[in-house]
Amino acid sequence: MASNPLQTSLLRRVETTVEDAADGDFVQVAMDVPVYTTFTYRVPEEHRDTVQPGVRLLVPFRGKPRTGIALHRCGPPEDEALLDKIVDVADVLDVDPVLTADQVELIEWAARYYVSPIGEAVRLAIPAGLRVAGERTLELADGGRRALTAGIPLAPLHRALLERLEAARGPANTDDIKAQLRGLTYAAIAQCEKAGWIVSAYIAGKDKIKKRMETYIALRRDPYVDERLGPAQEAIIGVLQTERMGFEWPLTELRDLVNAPLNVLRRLEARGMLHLEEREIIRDPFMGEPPRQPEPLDLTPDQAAAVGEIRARIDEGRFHTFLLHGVTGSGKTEVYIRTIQSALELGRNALVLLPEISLTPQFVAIFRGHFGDQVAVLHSALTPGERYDQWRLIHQGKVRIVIGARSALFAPLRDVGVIIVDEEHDHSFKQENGCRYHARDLAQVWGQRTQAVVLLGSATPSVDTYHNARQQRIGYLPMSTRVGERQLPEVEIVDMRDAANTGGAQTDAEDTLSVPLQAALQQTLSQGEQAILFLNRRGWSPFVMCRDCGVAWRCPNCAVSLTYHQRPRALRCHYCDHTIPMPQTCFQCQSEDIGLIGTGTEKLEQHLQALYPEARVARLDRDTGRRLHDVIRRFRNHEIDLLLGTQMVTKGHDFPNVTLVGVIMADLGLNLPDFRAGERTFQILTQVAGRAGRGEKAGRVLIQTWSPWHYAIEAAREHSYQQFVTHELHARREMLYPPFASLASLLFEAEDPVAVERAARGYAAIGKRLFAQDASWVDQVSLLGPAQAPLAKLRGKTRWQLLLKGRQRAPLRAFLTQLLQGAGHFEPKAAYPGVNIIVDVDPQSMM
DNA sequence: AGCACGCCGACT
DNA sequence: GTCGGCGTGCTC
Repeated sequence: MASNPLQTSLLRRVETTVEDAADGDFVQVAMDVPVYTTFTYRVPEEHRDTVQPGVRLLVPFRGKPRTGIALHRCGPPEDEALLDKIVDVADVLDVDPVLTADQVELIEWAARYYVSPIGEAVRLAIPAGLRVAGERTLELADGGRRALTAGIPLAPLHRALLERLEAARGPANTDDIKAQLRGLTYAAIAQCEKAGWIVSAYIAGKDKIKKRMETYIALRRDPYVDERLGPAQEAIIGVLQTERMGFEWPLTELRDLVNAPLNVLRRLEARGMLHLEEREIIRDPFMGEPPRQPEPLDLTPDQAAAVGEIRARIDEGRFHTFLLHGVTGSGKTEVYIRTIQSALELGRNALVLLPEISLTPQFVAIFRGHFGDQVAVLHSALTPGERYDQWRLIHQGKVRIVIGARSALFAPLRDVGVIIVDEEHDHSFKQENGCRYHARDLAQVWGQRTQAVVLLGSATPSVDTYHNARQQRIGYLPMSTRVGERQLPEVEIVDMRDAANTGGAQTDAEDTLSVPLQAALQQTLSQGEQAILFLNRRGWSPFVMCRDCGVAWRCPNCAVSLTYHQRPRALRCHYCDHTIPMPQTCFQCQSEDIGLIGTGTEKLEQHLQALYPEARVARLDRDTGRRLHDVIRRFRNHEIDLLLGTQMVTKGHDFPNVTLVGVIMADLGLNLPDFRAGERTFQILTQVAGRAGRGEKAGRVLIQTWSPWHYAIEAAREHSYQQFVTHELHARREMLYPPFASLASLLFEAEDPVAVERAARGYAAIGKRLFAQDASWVDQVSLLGPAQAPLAKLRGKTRWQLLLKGRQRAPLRAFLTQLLQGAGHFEPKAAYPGVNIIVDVDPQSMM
């Protein structure tokens, strides 16, 4: 064991002193631990050429070998005590860095801006398969076996490694091999892997991600007439002869037809009859959706103008951001495709970010129709193996277009010439845990660094982005007409306060569907057309109450009421999933009269099916589970007439036969304690309305509401983004909210309510002290709270909140930094042990 | 995050 | 007498 290089290096303390250490003799390393600091190691002479930004390093950390990411070379630290602790980098794990130097900069920027531990930010960019080298196994590949037998000249160290692995006859632990082979480095291992001689796998806890390999078998010659073959050999040759000479059979397919043990195949190969080759196969990440063949089409004048302006900027090859503001159905996707083509023609690559990509495999299919195998995808629905494969395709430069959810921004794509953020207003671009970055905002930081054109597309731009366009900080490209001269659907408001609309009905099942909406549904169905109904509330009833004593069932872990679900029959918390069986009697007064109050999608589904027994009804929400894509596909094929659901039905789908959209309760989002409530409502109403009339026939939209006077609803009726944004910007300016102010939120949570409140008050006190020390803060920053968070309890944890607000971003950030430093936030020892403190810069949700 | 060091209850 | 509970402190 003493010969293990790592063990040796652990013993080797740095003897260099500050005086004779040169700049660059040390390296800052990001470790996967939740601390804000980087760790410094000395770079031994033999690695001076290979330690560069973005390579993985093996370093002694808490007495054990751990992987870290090299950020920057640096000189010796000022602190003598620290210098005493510094040890050598044990080994360099990569020849090609896993992150480009630019990516390292982006990650550091994000960690600093969003006040996140550097390791949290790094982990955004590195797939699980590369993250941990706690244990790594090596195995001889066919290429290596051939290199040995063919007598290819090999470096002695490489030859020794291959021979060791051959002797091992299977996967061998890397550390064991290194202990046996003096002088073997990870760099040498990486070279052998690159040459295809060996394959490696990382074991990170229970996860084990490997390349998927397949052996291909080709017939090189037919057996000679007098050649003797065993029965197994004969059977194999017989099957292989059914295809032309040289056809490469995947072993798994061959084995479907004939028993083909590997040693029999090997013997035939040795006799020159077969050729065996082991190659990697890429796991298919496209959910079985085939590429959609592009149809030639003419651009609308709006599209042509947008494409022209974008192309001019791409030709310049400099950073520039555009807002592509196109109404629903205006053909933004076509503009994206032309934009990407322009970038590719100049030899540059393209990044496409979209929300909830797993819901829209069709979008990817369109891009694959245009760009074929040059497309990679990255999103959360990929299995770790698929993600690993896609990541490597990008890293090796084998694809030129990456389509993905927000995390795809960190894809290792080189020379990005264009970054497209589709549905830029969507809130899923904001990460709500760990490093809380906003992919749309970071896309602009990335575009600046890579000199790319950033294209933000939406029918309902976020108020912040629109404001930037109006201030001419970014370009503005409007597209106000639909393709094919289609009209935007007519939107009607159904005032639910009016008894004529509800038919005077009393029970909530009845007044869920107004008289006008029922008439419209009847008409749509009888004409053989399709309808979408939107109700942003899962389950059967959102509220369960005893009709005798009035007590309501609440979640024991969260400050919310439980929702009754019919399937399975139970009460469930929509925040923590806590579930209890449907009670038979009241837990307080034993009454059996338990009321299910209000309507969710489950109840609406049943109600619709009862009203229209002939219609094929389907529901789309989070409870639809794995059948999701099936439901979408069947609706597209018109095997379903009526689709109802939550947010999911509003997202970017293109269903040409939908002529009616109904919104059941437009008011649901309006009264949330969030200054963006109006913006969200306008966006969601406009988006769902946009699902109507995308085909030949005109569309119609009915919005049921109790607040017909609300500006967000009025503007949605008029299809008037202008009307909405004028009102909204005015209100934001009055109330000093973004885009006229910057925000940062501090959330305190812990099981112990007393400790949480103490922490929140402690941080607030630091803030007040800052105001007292320097009066100039008072004009620049305001501190709201501490107060209980809108969700005062979640998953058993009490939550308190502090909100910082400032007219200008810079002083707000300065104040935030001082506040956090004053509270000892960055210290390794927590000032408020047990209390989790979440910093959210530019929060998108006030909950 | 892990993992070690550190002071107080039920066991051979 | 000890084995072990998880509270807090730190990782170059």
